[in-house]
Amino acid sequence: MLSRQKVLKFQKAETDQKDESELGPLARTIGVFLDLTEEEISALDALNRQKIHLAAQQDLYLEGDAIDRTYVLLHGWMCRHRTLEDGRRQIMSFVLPGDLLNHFGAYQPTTIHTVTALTDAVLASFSCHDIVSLSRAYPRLGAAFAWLGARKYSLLEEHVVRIGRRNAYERIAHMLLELLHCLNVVDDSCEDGYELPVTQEILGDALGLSLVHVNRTLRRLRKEGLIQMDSNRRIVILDMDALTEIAEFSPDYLQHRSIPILTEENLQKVG
Amino acid sequence: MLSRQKVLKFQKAETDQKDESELGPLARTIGVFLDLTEEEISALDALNRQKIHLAAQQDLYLEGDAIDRTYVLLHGWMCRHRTLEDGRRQIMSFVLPGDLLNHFGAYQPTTIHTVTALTDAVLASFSCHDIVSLSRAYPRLGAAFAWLGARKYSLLEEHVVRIGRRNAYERIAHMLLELLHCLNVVDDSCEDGYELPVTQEILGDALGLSLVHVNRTLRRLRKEGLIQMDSNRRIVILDMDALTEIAEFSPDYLQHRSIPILTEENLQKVG
DNA sequence: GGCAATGACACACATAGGTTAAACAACGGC
DNA sequence: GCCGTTGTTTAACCTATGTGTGTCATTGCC
Repeated sequence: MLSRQKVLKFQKAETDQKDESELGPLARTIGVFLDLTEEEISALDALNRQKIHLAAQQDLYLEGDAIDRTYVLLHGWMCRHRTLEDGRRQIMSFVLPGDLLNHFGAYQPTTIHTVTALTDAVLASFSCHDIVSLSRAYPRLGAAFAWLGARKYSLLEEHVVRIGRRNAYERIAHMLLELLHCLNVVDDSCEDGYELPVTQEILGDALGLSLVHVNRTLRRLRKEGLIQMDSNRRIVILDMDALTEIAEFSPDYLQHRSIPILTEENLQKVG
Repeated sequence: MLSRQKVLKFQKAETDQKDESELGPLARTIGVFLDLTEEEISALDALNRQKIHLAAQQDLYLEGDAIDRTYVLLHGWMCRHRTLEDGRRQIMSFVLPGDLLNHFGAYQPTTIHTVTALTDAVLASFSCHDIVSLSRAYPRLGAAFAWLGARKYSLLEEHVVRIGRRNAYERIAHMLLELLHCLNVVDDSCEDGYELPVTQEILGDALGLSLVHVNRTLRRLRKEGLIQMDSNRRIVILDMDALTEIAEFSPDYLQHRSIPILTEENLQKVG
């Protein structure tokens, strides 16, 4: 994982309970993987003017909405999901601070999923086309946006493997580890534990399992001394190695390293 | 679906058993959704020089390979997949003619899945960075590449819902319909049936099912008069409406319409 | 022609995970 | 303090799907 110090620094700037550090959230997230210039940072921060506050359970947009806005989650947790006619629901992904929503909005006339706040949430909102014009004006930012998209794609592919070919026990272990690794990038407070602000039903909807079976399986993980669940929905990983082994978790797909295209030689190639 | 005539025209150019029409495959695929200029077409065709021929079962690249090439499938079927240590395999997606492989390669140091030919296959290969430089030189092509990426993302999300929340019966129905709709874009010979060059085991690996259960479920679909399976692995949809209802299939996510960003007003906005 | 390999198909049986229901704890409103 | 609401936990039962095994048809090889 890249530049731990940098994350730490950003965190410190935030500890006084303000949602926004001096850096905007996008600049912060991208900044973990790429050293931004002053100019690039202020270009990103310009996206950060219009704020949205949502209460837990509220929807940001619905499946089928025609929207031309892209969002960055600043604070809280959300999820993207689709529901079948009979009520079966599938969560595509959890949305953590720093993540983009409707990233590809400029190319999609309507959304194909719903986005809902799991906790109280704060977002910044800007036009879909801002990403396109910003990318044109600042090629390195364009690469960063493309990289964010590629990373999301990898996450989704891993989700397919998780749901398609892992059993409940492995699925939950894998999901808990993925969330830990992702949170570690933006939030330094979780060395081996974190608050999972999610009911067991929601976890089931993400993993293609029923509430009851999630409960059964969490119980098993606890009984075997692999995890611990405090009150306040705090998850603590007690035996990281064993859990990683069970889940066959390898963090490569998270791409927590510097953005490849921005090495010296590639910048030359691209001109 | 857009410009049926255009697809027909391209098909005619191909019927003499040549893999390449006058238009390169990328220009052809993109051309279905966007009228390309002569200049754009020849820029795309420049990507089309280096050909690769693979026999069925051969791998194009393996999980973990560090490659800096992007590919277009010209002819045949392939699949992208990952295998767990104990042999359980999950296919992320089938790859049809016109699809890109390692689309985001410029942003990913190593691949996270394996790509294998299901039939004999022909591909064109070019540098990952060509997409970036081409996008910079031709903004409309940049939009087209981004649109292709967004579309792939939608397909993968639908795959998550399919595997996570549909049962075997619905899963297979849904997959068969998706393939029909996708093939219809590039190949006009399949009005309501197509050759599915795939064993039942492979279908199971795509849908998170066992071979035996795929077999059972196909039998049921046949017995109920919904589909027909000729020899030569040809699938015929006998009752499209019923199947669409069962699968709760709505083709919006396939985005078989013109590329949104390229409307007059958006082009102005983007400059 | 025989033989090995592959894939479709079928059956019996085992089990992971779904369903239903109910008790219980935590919390906020009043 | 009581009460409704929400989420967790557990138990009992059921079913969709996996596993193991075997047959049969087709194909290609020698």
